[in-house]
Amino acid sequence: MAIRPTARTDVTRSAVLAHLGAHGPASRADLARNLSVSPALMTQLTKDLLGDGLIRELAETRSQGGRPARMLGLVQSAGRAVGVKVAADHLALVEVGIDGAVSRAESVAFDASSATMLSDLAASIRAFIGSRSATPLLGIGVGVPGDVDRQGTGVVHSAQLGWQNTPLGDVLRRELGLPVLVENNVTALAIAERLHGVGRQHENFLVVTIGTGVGAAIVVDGSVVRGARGGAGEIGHLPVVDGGPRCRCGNAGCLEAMVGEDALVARGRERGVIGGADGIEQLRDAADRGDSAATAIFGEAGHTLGRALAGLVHTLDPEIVIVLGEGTAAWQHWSFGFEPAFRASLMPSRRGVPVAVETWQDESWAQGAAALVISTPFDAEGVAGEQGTEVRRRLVEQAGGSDS
Amino acid sequence: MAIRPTARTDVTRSAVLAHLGAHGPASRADLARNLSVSPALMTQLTKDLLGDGLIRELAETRSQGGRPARMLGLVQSAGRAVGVKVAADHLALVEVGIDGAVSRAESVAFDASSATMLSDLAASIRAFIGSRSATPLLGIGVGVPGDVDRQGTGVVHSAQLGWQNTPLGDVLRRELGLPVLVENNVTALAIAERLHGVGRQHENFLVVTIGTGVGAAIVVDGSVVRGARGGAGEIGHLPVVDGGPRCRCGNAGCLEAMVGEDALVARGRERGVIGGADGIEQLRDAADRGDSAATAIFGEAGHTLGRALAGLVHTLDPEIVIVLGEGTAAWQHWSFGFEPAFRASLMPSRRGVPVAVETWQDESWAQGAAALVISTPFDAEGVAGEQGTEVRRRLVEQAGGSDS
DNA sequence: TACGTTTTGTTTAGTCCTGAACTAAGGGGA
DNA sequence: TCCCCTTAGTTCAGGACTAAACAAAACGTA
Repeated sequence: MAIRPTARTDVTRSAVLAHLGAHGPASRADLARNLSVSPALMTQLTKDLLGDGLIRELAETRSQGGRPARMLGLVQSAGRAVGVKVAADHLALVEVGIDGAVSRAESVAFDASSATMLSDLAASIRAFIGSRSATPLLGIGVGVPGDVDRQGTGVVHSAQLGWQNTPLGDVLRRELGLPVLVENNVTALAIAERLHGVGRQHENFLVVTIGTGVGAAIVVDGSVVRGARGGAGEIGHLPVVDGGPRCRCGNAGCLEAMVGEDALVARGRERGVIGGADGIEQLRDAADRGDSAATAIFGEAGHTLGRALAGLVHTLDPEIVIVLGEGTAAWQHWSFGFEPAFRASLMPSRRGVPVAVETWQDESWAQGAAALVISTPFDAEGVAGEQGTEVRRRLVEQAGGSDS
Repeated sequence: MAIRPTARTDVTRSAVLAHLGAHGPASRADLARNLSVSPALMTQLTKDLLGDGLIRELAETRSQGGRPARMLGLVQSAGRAVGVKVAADHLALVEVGIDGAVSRAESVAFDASSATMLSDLAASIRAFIGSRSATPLLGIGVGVPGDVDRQGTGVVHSAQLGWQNTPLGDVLRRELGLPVLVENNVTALAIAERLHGVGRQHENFLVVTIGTGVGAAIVVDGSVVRGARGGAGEIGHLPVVDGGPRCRCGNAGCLEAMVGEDALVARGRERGVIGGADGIEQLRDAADRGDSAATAIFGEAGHTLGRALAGLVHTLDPEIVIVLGEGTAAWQHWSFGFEPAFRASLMPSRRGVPVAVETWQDESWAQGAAALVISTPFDAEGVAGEQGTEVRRRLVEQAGGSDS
């Protein structure tokens, strides 16, 4: 019988799983080095995990001058997670494997302002989960635009959804009977980047999203900054133009009011580039066709964003800035204004900071939310709290059952 | 004989000392709770520390319904530290006790651009240290305006001092034969605030300094954010006015170029408020007398600063903002413009963020630098690295010697 | 083919720390 | 007064983890 895992070992065991999930197969020696643990302990842990059927031995690698390493890999059927992106008018749902790869995706209508929205949401998730599969469902990650007090309890404040003090986490947990982790959507993306993306190679970076709103997540020393009340990264409301246009937050000249999708569309209509019924797609098409008024609108937005991000780079000194979001579809036009403004606004010693713009799919948001679940082992009893422990328990228990 | 401390226990023991130094006397139970350690371990640790003569038992407190607590306090003669503020034209030096209280202070001339500046600096520090006292000197903390790669090695880049890749830490260490911790001056202040000031009650806060330059330090989850290359908090070069006045960093419209001391003085001269030979004191005097042109200059600066800090609050969601620095002498005039701009630029949910403006003395900078030494036990083998271990070793060894 | 080198993985003795049970020392209510 | 309750502090068995020595399995060289 496997050793009864306590809270501490459980975390370390999960770290092994997370590492294998995030970085692919690795040898015991590699794992020990990367997780800053002694080889001796790794022998112990992997013995347990092999016994529990959570990992398996793969082929040996060719020797690099010494004994060849026996690689270890995740047993893919060990677990899966569901990620949900909540928007004002729809939900995006994905199911991911333990390695973060999407196995199923769906988009359904949703009315965030409905009186029954909480039960609607639960029903949509329940429908998506469907019948029990052989692979156990570890939990549900939910990404929302707004502040979340703590991942565990999941109380949400969101101007965009019109939610105040909504106990999203508790309700879903009760309705679904599964661990539920709620987080700000950009923060979730940052966790996903840290786990599966560019962020793997960096301890300090910024994730910036452009689209309807503008958001950021800050990663310092490998973990995401949440702030006092989970509200860090709200760069959409940075004041950038004194006396500028009014923002939906009530203030004037916010970054979002300058470079958000609505602002660009409004400017496009104002200047006659697109018609009154057209949206951001038409504006982008116009720019793609080479319409100079359209490219100017994106260029101006790039300029404003560039100056604002330069400020963030000064404030936080990141290794890299990652730009994501729906707005990146038109990045070629943004960059025209962004690059010169961004570089010129930086102190000479920071001009070299790379900006990575990643391709974007609609389900990326939901994939980020799913990463909340997959990543819980990382934060040792940290933000995810009780729900994180529960996710770990589910992962370990399903295996333990097949073994006793 | 006391148990031979290994690297791990040493850190925990030091954490006890640091807590007692920072928060005053406490019971074993309190210490265990605050340091997230079991009562059992605390019994063990305090036994050692009592044996080493580093702490002592104080009076009992009155019972709060149960057994009364035996309070423990630091033995004040256990150690002292020296803090140095390096400015372009002078040095400020202080000696502090293990509780952070200043016991001696001095200010000496210094030329940061001199060819012999490193040996001058070492000589000034050596003179200040003076003859050996009964209380062992744990180390030297040095605060500089600029980026510091790591506290331990102490390589400095500072535009203000005209230093590039200056190996300050290594040189001083060799010359003085003492542990030397070098850090950005605002970061050092933040550490001091966290240890002795308002920051004791907060895990997430901002420290902002106004004076010749404008700087900030960011505290997240109790520790100071340094960024990828130790350059976090450089808010002096936030771009705030597109196409604004040129800044000494080479860019245009930086915050520092708008609200730094030089900018205010220049504006005062421009508008005829003060004469060509007058400085910031005369401008402040004029404002104190009620000169409306002078108060307007400070008010405008307050307005600009308020908007910029609102942006920081959005980005980082701190519990409180602490304003420090020479510039606070005229805060009553700043606040006139600051308060409305700051509050109005915040999202409604953040309007309540308190701003604490603290009284300022010239030696505060140096006191902050000294806190680097006193605080080393806090960062478990973290930023201070080898030098931190050395400080701990000195603290423990002097006591161990009186015991064997 | 024998032998040192290098890297992987395991075993063993021992340290750090915790949880749980316990003692110590007070307060307050019947 | 006696008994229970609460809080402080200690003791002790046991688990997590490490360092160090060791075994295993390749490669390179003569």
